[in-house]
Amino acid sequence: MRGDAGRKAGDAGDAETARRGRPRSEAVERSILEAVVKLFEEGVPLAELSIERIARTAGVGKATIYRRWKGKEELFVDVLADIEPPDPKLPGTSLRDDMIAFLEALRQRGLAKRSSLLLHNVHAQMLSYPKLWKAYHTTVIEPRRRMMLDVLRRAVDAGEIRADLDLELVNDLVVGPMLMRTVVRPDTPLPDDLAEQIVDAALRGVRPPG
Amino acid sequence: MRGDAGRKAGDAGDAETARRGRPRSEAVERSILEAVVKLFEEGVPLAELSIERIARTAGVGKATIYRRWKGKEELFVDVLADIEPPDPKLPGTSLRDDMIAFLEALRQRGLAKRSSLLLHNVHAQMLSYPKLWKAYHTTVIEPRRRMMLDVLRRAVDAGEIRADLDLELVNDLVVGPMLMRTVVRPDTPLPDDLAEQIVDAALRGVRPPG
Amino acid sequence: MRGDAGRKAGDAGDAETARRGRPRSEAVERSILEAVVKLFEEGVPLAELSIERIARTAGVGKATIYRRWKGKEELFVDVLADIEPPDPKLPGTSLRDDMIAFLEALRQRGLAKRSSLLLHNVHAQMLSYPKLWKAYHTTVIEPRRRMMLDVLRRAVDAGEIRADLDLELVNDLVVGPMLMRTVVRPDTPLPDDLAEQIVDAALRGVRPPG
Amino acid sequence: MRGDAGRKAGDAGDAETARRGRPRSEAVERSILEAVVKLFEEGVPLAELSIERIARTAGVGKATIYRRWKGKEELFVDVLADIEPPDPKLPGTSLRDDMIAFLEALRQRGLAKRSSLLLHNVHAQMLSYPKLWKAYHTTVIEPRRRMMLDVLRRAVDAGEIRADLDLELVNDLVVGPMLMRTVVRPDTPLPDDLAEQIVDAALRGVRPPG
DNA sequence: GCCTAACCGAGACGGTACGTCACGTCTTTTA
DNA sequence: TAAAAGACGTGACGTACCGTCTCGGTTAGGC
Repeated sequence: MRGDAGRKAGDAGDAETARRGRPRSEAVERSILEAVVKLFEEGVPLAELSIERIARTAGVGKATIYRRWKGKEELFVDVLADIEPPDPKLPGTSLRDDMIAFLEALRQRGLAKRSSLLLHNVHAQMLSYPKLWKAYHTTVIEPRRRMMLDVLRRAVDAGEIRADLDLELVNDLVVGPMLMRTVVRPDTPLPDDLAEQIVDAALRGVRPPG
Repeated sequence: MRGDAGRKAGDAGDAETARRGRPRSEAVERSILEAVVKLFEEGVPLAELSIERIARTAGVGKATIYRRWKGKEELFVDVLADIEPPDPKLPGTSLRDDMIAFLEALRQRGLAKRSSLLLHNVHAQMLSYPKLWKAYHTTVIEPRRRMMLDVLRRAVDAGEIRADLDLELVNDLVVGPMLMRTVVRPDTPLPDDLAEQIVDAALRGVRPPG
Repeated sequence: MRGDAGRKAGDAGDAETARRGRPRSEAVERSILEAVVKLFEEGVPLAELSIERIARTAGVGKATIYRRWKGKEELFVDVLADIEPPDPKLPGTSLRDDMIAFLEALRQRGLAKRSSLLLHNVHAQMLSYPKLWKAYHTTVIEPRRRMMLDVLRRAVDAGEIRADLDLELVNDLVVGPMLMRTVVRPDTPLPDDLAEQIVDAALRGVRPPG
Repeated sequence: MRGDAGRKAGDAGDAETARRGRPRSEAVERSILEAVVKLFEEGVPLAELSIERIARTAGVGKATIYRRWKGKEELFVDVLADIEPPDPKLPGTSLRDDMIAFLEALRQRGLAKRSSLLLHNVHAQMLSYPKLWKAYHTTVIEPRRRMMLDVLRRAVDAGEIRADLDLELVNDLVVGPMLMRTVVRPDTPLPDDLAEQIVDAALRGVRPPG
């Protein structure tokens, strides 16, 4: 899970392989991650976050960072895990309730400075740091997409959704508008009932009921 | 429209104020912009595109670049204008046709390497280069959003859309899913009839007709 | 003569090949050399004289130093030329007078902090910096040895020196004792008439005149 | 005699104060000294001999070195004692014989790679490592100088040397030329009869006998 | 025959310097 | 006056040692 630049794979947690030498300080590790988060929340874009500055902020030598991570990218992957809010809890009472709860969680995250910045930055560096983007995909985007698809599948079984629809499409129809607001147009305010509005429009469609 | 770092406002195009000294070479200007586009299409992310390298590629002195633009950001804004495909032509035959034409244009752009890379990069650097993001908003996002809103307004008048809906929401409901595919999940292939699928789902809704 | 890391050989001083770009500042060059001499006279040994510190002292970027010299060694070779006192002037009135003048110049240098430190340091780094040692040999030791050998040759012709002696040996016999005092035992004070004492002892020999 | 960084003075060899805990391994001590000598003879200059490398070569932890010596300098002082050849044995048959034997010992050492390197290096680092220089002075230079002065004093008593000469000067007159050859001009070959040549020239002087 | 202090290897730790590169500004010659 | 060339001070890059500091694990007395 960690970058662990200098570690042999599988060493960690191996009760039998007594680790030699002075063990790495967890306090130091925490202070590095916290330094990144701190600078991050002060608005320094990932691309301008130099290892040198992180080390200075954390009160740590550069080598101590490179001992743990091969570079910025791998460090950021671990920062990601630290920052990302937990999966939303869905009530399970109905398709509509679950969808709204899901979108509401997205909206909250869009409102939270930390997560919002993170999302933007990760997105931003997707080309420079493909591993970071992949990690974000794996640990954040995919699990939630699967969560949503589960909800949709159950809804199809319950007859709440037309059986002829591609569920991926349904997912995008609901999540896409929320991303338009939080990512593409982050400058416009998000109404309190945005999740409700989106879900209802997606469920009913925009055609008049004739 | 240009960055024109060193020019006094109003100088350009003033026929009476005979400009003194050697005039700026347009060929040089073009070769700079083309160098950026070239490097860009070779996959160099904006963040790693150094002025030094641009100058080298264009066969130009660094000062010549700084004379025209204050920095990378302003240069990129001009590159934007060079690259961006023209506004899509909408048939105007029906709401559904217009929407599909609009989304299809988005999809084409997502498939085009140049535009896709540009979108990703611009989006990516929105934090580092706020002016670039703003320019992208002003020259690309907003005009098309307005174009779409016009379509929707006419559709409301024609009774093709429920009158109680926020048109911004309707716009997001249609455009959002396309962005999910082109920006958030750029790795999955885009089906040929994606625009149609999205539009139909958005029009009818995902509920069973009962 | 200079290290000139980035220059093609023969470029310098070529009146026809007009050098392009901003020329290297002589003031900067001087301030670097002076910074080295300054730190040097403060007692910092060559081995501990970091490029970083030289740059800091000279108020200059590291790259500016590396642009001119490939490393510390080549820089020090140039410092050498700056510091080294000029060749001693020999009166030419007699063998004894010339020898005394020569040794007196050595003694003066041994008393001069700057030259003494330099000699010790150059000597000191002879193994780490072979080029420096070679340069010292070429520009300082050899010319003076040749100067002394000329004196001796003329003395042989004039019958002032036994014709059966190896002149190198005679040279060492005169210069060696002075080096013992200035280099090997730098802690003992040097009497004012040291040069005279040495020359007379070398001329007459230490045996009683029987 | 040892550096013994962590020991209280007077502890060593105190038969009554039984030292508690695991005693220091002599094998480790030897392997450290041998590692230094080995690297040394491979031509690594003292200045570039890092503690880290010595530890690696000796198969020893860095702390084990620092436990015994305060730093490189004190370690090298001990290495000195290991390496230095024993005092030359003088025949005592005549002034000339003793001088020649003394110089011949110097010449042999100049030819021996190990001692020659050591001399150069110790001399070299005299400024960076004053203690090392002092130790070299105390344990090597001074005893031999005293040995030589004893020889000279006896020679004065026996009427073999002019009584009006400063014996230090006579010493330098004989030793200086040998040092010129072994230290200042180490690149020129040393003739077999160099000691003889020097002594004879010093005894007789370079003036023609007339 | 334990107890315990000191040793041992390994290696983490905060630093400093290395030599390279790009930044954005500047100063030259040439056109 | 613009253009290319490239020098300039600045500061980050990733690596290597510095000397200090923990670790787990020996290795000897002293009880």
